[in-house]
Amino acid sequence: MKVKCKIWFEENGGVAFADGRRMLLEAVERLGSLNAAAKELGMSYRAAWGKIKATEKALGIKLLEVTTGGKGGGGATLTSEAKELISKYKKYTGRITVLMEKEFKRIFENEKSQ
Amino acid sequence: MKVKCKIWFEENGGVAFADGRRMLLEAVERLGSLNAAAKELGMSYRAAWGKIKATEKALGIKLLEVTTGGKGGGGATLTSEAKELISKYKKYTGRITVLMEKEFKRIFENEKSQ
DNA sequence: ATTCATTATGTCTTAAAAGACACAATGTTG
DNA sequence: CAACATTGTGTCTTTTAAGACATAATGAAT
Repeated sequence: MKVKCKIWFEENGGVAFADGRRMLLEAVERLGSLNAAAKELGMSYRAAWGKIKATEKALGIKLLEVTTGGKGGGGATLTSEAKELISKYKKYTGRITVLMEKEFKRIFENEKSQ
Repeated sequence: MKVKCKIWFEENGGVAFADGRRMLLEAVERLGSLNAAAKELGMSYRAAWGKIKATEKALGIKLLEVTTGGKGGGGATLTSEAKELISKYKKYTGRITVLMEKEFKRIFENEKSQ
Protein backbone atom coordinates (compact mmCIF):
# COMPACT_ATOMS: atom_id res chain seq x y z
CA MET A 1 0.00 0.00 0.00
CA LYS A 2 1.20 3.46 -0.89
CA VAL A 3 0.05 6.84 0.28
CA LYS A 4 -0.70 9.56 -2.24
CA CYS A 5 -1.43 13.20 -1.77
CA LYS A 6 -2.67 16.02 -3.90
CA ILE A 7 -1.85 19.47 -2.61
CA TRP A 8 -3.49 22.58 -3.95
CA PHE A 9 -4.20 26.15 -3.00
CA GLU A 10 -7.61 27.67 -2.71
CA GLU A 11 -8.97 31.14 -2.47
CA ASN A 12 -12.67 31.45 -1.61
CA GLY A 13 -13.55 27.91 -2.50
CA GLY A 14 -12.08 27.49 -5.98
CA VAL A 15 -9.00 25.52 -6.94
CA ALA A 16 -6.25 28.02 -7.49
CA PHE A 17 -2.96 26.32 -8.02
CA ALA A 18 -1.61 22.81 -8.14
CA ASP A 19 1.07 20.76 -9.80
CA GLY A 20 -0.19 20.94 -13.39
CA ARG A 21 -0.16 24.71 -13.31
CA ARG A 22 3.26 24.77 -11.74
CA MET A 23 4.60 22.72 -14.67
CA LEU A 24 2.85 24.97 -17.11
CA LEU A 25 4.36 28.10 -15.63
CA GLU A 26 7.81 26.56 -15.55
CA ALA A 27 7.50 25.66 -19.22
CA VAL A 28 6.48 29.23 -20.02
CA GLU A 29 9.50 30.50 -18.13
CA ARG A 30 11.78 28.18 -20.09
CA LEU A 31 10.23 28.69 -23.52
CA GLY A 32 9.08 32.29 -23.41
CA SER A 33 5.64 31.51 -24.76
CA LEU A 34 2.40 30.07 -23.45
CA ASN A 35 1.68 28.53 -26.81
CA ALA A 36 5.00 26.69 -26.83
CA ALA A 37 4.53 25.63 -23.22
CA ALA A 38 1.10 24.17 -23.99
CA LYS A 39 2.54 22.23 -26.92
CA GLU A 40 5.33 20.84 -24.79
CA LEU A 41 2.89 19.59 -22.19
CA GLY A 42 0.65 18.10 -24.86
CA MET A 43 -2.34 20.30 -24.16
CA SER A 44 -4.23 22.77 -26.29
CA TYR A 45 -3.41 26.45 -26.04
CA ARG A 46 -7.02 27.03 -25.05
CA ALA A 47 -6.77 24.73 -22.07
CA ALA A 48 -3.46 26.17 -20.93
CA TRP A 49 -4.69 29.73 -21.21
CA GLY A 50 -7.85 28.86 -19.32
CA LYS A 51 -5.90 27.42 -16.41
CA ILE A 52 -3.66 30.45 -16.15
CA LYS A 53 -6.66 32.76 -16.22
CA ALA A 54 -8.46 30.72 -13.59
CA THR A 55 -5.49 30.95 -11.25
CA GLU A 56 -5.06 34.65 -11.85
CA LYS A 57 -8.69 35.25 -11.04
CA ALA A 58 -8.74 32.99 -7.98
CA LEU A 59 -5.59 34.39 -6.39
CA GLY A 60 -6.08 37.92 -7.64
CA ILE A 61 -2.54 38.17 -9.00
CA LYS A 62 -1.08 38.49 -12.48
CA LEU A 63 1.04 35.53 -13.56
CA LEU A 64 2.08 36.37 -17.11
CA GLU A 65 3.54 39.42 -18.76
CA VAL A 66 2.47 39.08 -22.37
CA THR A 67 3.38 40.75 -25.63
CA THR A 68 1.88 40.35 -29.09
CA GLY A 69 3.34 41.14 -32.48
CA GLY A 70 6.94 41.20 -33.52
CA LYS A 71 9.14 38.59 -35.10
CA GLY A 72 8.03 35.62 -33.01
CA GLY A 73 4.43 36.90 -32.90
CA GLY A 74 4.70 37.68 -29.24
CA GLY A 75 5.27 35.72 -26.08
CA ALA A 76 4.86 35.49 -22.36
CA THR A 77 7.15 35.72 -19.35
CA LEU A 78 6.49 35.17 -15.69
CA THR A 79 5.76 38.02 -13.34
CA SER A 80 7.71 38.19 -10.11
CA GLU A 81 4.56 37.10 -8.29
CA ALA A 82 4.43 33.97 -10.43
CA LYS A 83 8.06 33.18 -9.74
CA GLU A 84 7.55 33.64 -6.03
CA LEU A 85 4.47 31.42 -6.08
CA ILE A 86 6.34 28.64 -7.87
CA SER A 87 9.28 28.90 -5.55
CA LYS A 88 7.21 28.69 -2.39
CA TYR A 89 5.00 25.99 -3.85
CA LYS A 90 7.96 23.79 -4.64
CA LYS A 91 9.54 24.36 -1.28
CA TYR A 92 6.27 23.55 0.44
CA THR A 93 5.32 20.44 -1.52
CA GLY A 94 8.85 19.10 -1.32
CA ARG A 95 8.85 19.43 2.43
CA ILE A 96 5.40 17.88 2.81
CA THR A 97 6.34 14.94 0.60
CA VAL A 98 9.27 14.14 2.83
CA LEU A 99 7.19 14.43 5.98
CA MET A 100 4.42 12.27 4.57
CA GLU A 101 6.81 9.51 3.69
CA LYS A 102 8.37 9.66 7.12
CA GLU A 103 5.04 9.56 8.95
CA PHE A 104 3.80 6.78 6.72
CA LYS A 105 6.74 4.63 7.66
CA ARG A 106 6.27 5.47 11.29
CA ILE A 107 2.58 4.63 11.48
CA PHE A 108 2.15 1.91 8.89
CA GLU A 109 5.43 0.09 8.85
CA ASN A 110 6.89 0.46 12.33
CA GLU A 111 4.78 -1.79 14.54
CA LYS A 112 6.20 -0.66 17.87
CA SER A 113 5.04 2.95 17.46
CA GLN A 114 1.34 2.24 17.33
CA MET B 1 -4.87 31.75 0.36
CA LYS B 2 -5.39 28.36 1.97
CA VAL B 3 -3.71 25.06 1.36
CA LYS B 4 -5.77 21.94 0.86
CA CYS B 5 -4.79 18.34 0.67
CA LYS B 6 -6.43 15.10 -0.26
CA ILE B 7 -4.77 12.01 1.09
CA TRP B 8 -5.54 8.54 -0.18
CA PHE B 9 -4.10 5.08 -0.32
CA GLU B 10 -3.34 3.18 -3.45
CA GLU B 11 -2.56 -0.37 -4.27
CA ASN B 12 -1.38 -1.08 -7.83
CA GLY B 13 -2.65 2.17 -9.28
CA GLY B 14 -6.25 2.29 -8.07
CA VAL B 15 -7.70 4.54 -5.40
CA ALA B 16 -8.12 2.37 -2.36
CA PHE B 17 -9.14 4.41 0.64
CA ALA B 18 -9.79 8.00 1.48
CA ASP B 19 -11.91 10.13 3.76
CA GLY B 20 -15.33 9.31 2.32
CA ARG B 21 -14.79 5.64 2.86
CA ARG B 22 -13.50 6.20 6.35
CA MET B 23 -16.73 8.01 7.23
CA LEU B 24 -18.76 5.26 5.65
CA LEU B 25 -17.01 2.56 7.66
CA GLU B 26 -17.37 4.52 10.87
CA ALA B 27 -21.10 4.86 10.21
CA VAL B 28 -21.36 1.11 9.64
CA GLU B 29 -19.58 0.49 12.91
CA ARG B 30 -21.96 2.79 14.73
CA LEU B 31 -25.18 1.63 13.06
CA GLY B 32 -24.52 -2.04 12.41
CA SER B 33 -25.70 -1.86 8.83
CA LEU B 34 -24.35 -0.68 5.50
CA ASN B 35 -27.80 0.32 4.39
CA ALA B 36 -28.31 2.53 7.42
CA ALA B 37 -24.83 3.99 7.02
CA ALA B 38 -25.51 4.91 3.41
CA LYS B 39 -28.76 6.60 4.41
CA GLU B 40 -27.04 8.61 7.13
CA LEU B 41 -24.44 9.86 4.69
CA GLY B 42 -27.09 10.70 2.11
CA MET B 43 -25.90 8.29 -0.51
CA SER B 44 -27.56 5.33 -2.17
CA TYR B 45 -26.90 1.86 -0.86
CA ARG B 46 -25.59 0.97 -4.31
CA ALA B 47 -22.92 3.64 -4.18
CA ALA B 48 -21.88 2.77 -0.64
CA TRP B 49 -21.62 -0.91 -1.41
CA GLY B 50 -19.61 -0.20 -4.57
CA LYS B 51 -17.06 1.84 -2.63
CA ILE B 52 -16.62 -0.83 0.01
CA LYS B 53 -16.17 -3.49 -2.66
CA ALA B 54 -13.65 -1.37 -4.56
CA THR B 55 -11.56 -0.88 -1.44
CA GLU B 56 -11.72 -4.55 -0.55
CA LYS B 57 -10.57 -5.50 -4.01
CA ALA B 58 -7.81 -2.89 -4.18
CA LEU B 59 -6.32 -3.64 -0.77
CA GLY B 60 -7.07 -7.34 -0.86
CA ILE B 61 -8.66 -7.31 2.59
CA LYS B 62 -12.16 -7.92 3.85
CA LEU B 63 -13.76 -4.89 5.49
CA LEU B 64 -17.24 -6.06 6.42
CA GLU B 65 -18.61 -9.11 8.16
CA VAL B 66 -22.15 -9.39 6.84
CA THR B 67 -25.22 -11.36 7.74
CA THR B 68 -28.59 -11.60 6.02
CA GLY B 69 -31.93 -12.67 7.36
CA GLY B 70 -33.33 -12.45 10.84
CA LYS B 71 -35.46 -9.82 12.48
CA GLY B 72 -33.61 -6.80 11.21
CA GLY B 73 -33.00 -8.41 7.82
CA GLY B 74 -29.29 -8.67 8.46
CA GLY B 75 -26.46 -6.24 8.94
CA ALA B 76 -22.77 -5.57 8.74
CA THR B 77 -19.95 -5.10 11.21
CA LEU B 78 -16.33 -4.16 10.70
CA THR B 79 -13.59 -6.72 10.51
CA SER B 80 -10.52 -6.19 12.65
CA GLU B 81 -8.60 -5.27 9.49
CA ALA B 82 -11.12 -2.51 8.82
CA LYS B 83 -10.82 -1.19 12.36
CA GLU B 84 -7.05 -1.18 12.14
CA LEU B 85 -7.14 0.60 8.79
CA ILE B 86 -9.41 3.32 10.15
CA SER B 87 -7.30 3.76 13.25
CA LYS B 88 -4.04 4.15 11.34
CA TYR B 89 -5.66 6.31 8.71
CA LYS B 90 -6.97 8.75 11.30
CA LYS B 91 -3.68 8.85 13.13
CA TYR B 92 -1.84 9.47 9.89
CA THR B 93 -4.10 12.12 8.41
CA GLY B 94 -4.35 13.93 11.72
CA ARG B 95 -0.59 14.13 11.97
CA ILE B 96 -0.17 15.25 8.38
CA THR B 97 -2.81 17.94 8.75
CA VAL B 98 -0.92 19.43 11.68
CA LEU B 99 2.39 19.31 9.84
CA MET B 100 0.92 20.89 6.72
CA GLU B 101 -0.49 23.78 8.65
CA LYS B 102 2.79 24.32 10.41
CA GLU B 103 4.85 24.24 7.21
CA PHE B 104 2.38 26.50 5.47
CA LYS B 105 2.80 29.12 8.13
CA ARG B 106 6.55 28.73 7.99
CA ILE B 107 6.88 29.11 4.23
CA PHE B 108 4.00 31.37 3.28
CA GLU B 109 3.46 33.56 6.27
CA ASN B 110 6.80 33.88 8.00
CA GLU B 111 8.88 36.12 5.74
CA LYS B 112 12.17 35.67 7.56
CA SER B 113 12.35 31.93 6.85
CA GLN B 114 12.44 32.15 3.08
C1' DA C 1 -43.39 -21.83 3.86
C1' DT C 2 -44.05 -16.85 4.19
C1' DT C 3 -42.30 -12.55 5.54
C1' DC C 4 -39.01 -8.93 5.74
C1' DA C 5 -35.07 -5.90 5.80
C1' DT C 6 -31.00 -6.53 4.53
C1' DT C 7 -27.01 -7.66 1.22
C1' DA C 8 -25.60 -8.17 -3.75
C1' DT C 9 -25.10 -6.69 -8.60
C1' DG C 10 -25.99 -5.29 -13.54
C1' DT C 11 -27.19 -1.45 -16.18
C1' DC C 12 -28.70 3.04 -17.25
C1' DT C 13 -28.73 8.08 -16.52
C1' DT C 14 -26.90 12.24 -15.11
C1' DA C 15 -23.48 15.67 -13.71
C1' DA C 16 -19.08 17.64 -14.03
C1' DA C 17 -14.60 18.23 -15.72
C1' DA C 18 -11.41 18.39 -19.57
C1' DG C 19 -10.39 19.19 -23.95
C1' DA C 20 -11.19 20.47 -29.04
C1' DC C 21 -12.67 23.68 -32.63
C1' DA C 22 -13.17 27.94 -34.58
C1' DC C 23 -12.24 32.58 -35.00
C1' DA C 24 -11.15 37.44 -33.42
C1' DA C 25 -7.44 40.71 -31.75
C1' DT C 26 -2.85 42.29 -31.24
C1' DG C 27 1.21 44.85 -32.78
C1' DT C 28 6.02 44.49 -34.22
C1' DT C 29 8.72 43.52 -38.16
C1' DG C 30 9.90 43.87 -42.85
C1' DC D 1 0.51 48.33 -44.91
C1' DA D 2 0.64 43.40 -45.28
C1' DA D 3 2.22 39.35 -42.97
C1' DC D 4 2.69 36.37 -39.17
C1' DA D 5 2.83 33.92 -34.80
C1' DT D 6 1.24 34.87 -30.87
C1' DT D 7 -2.52 36.01 -27.25
C1' DG D 8 -7.61 36.13 -26.16
C1' DT D 9 -12.33 34.03 -25.86
C1' DG D 10 -16.94 31.83 -26.86
C1' DT D 11 -18.96 27.52 -27.65
C1' DC D 12 -19.33 22.79 -28.70
C1' DT D 13 -17.88 17.89 -27.96
C1' DT D 14 -15.89 14.20 -25.53
C1' DT D 15 -14.58 11.77 -21.61
C1' DT D 16 -15.07 10.28 -17.10
C1' DA D 17 -16.78 9.92 -12.54
C1' DA D 18 -20.86 9.66 -9.56
C1' DG D 19 -25.20 8.43 -8.67
C1' DA D 20 -30.01 6.37 -9.61
C1' DC D 21 -33.03 2.54 -10.85
C1' DA D 22 -34.39 -1.94 -10.90
C1' DT D 23 -34.21 -6.53 -9.44
C1' DA D 24 -32.26 -10.82 -7.52
C1' DA D 25 -30.51 -13.43 -3.37
C1' DT D 26 -30.11 -14.39 1.45
C1' DG D 27 -31.69 -16.64 5.67
C1' DA D 28 -33.32 -16.07 10.57
C1' DA D 29 -37.69 -15.29 12.69
C1' DT D 30 -42.47 -16.25 12.84
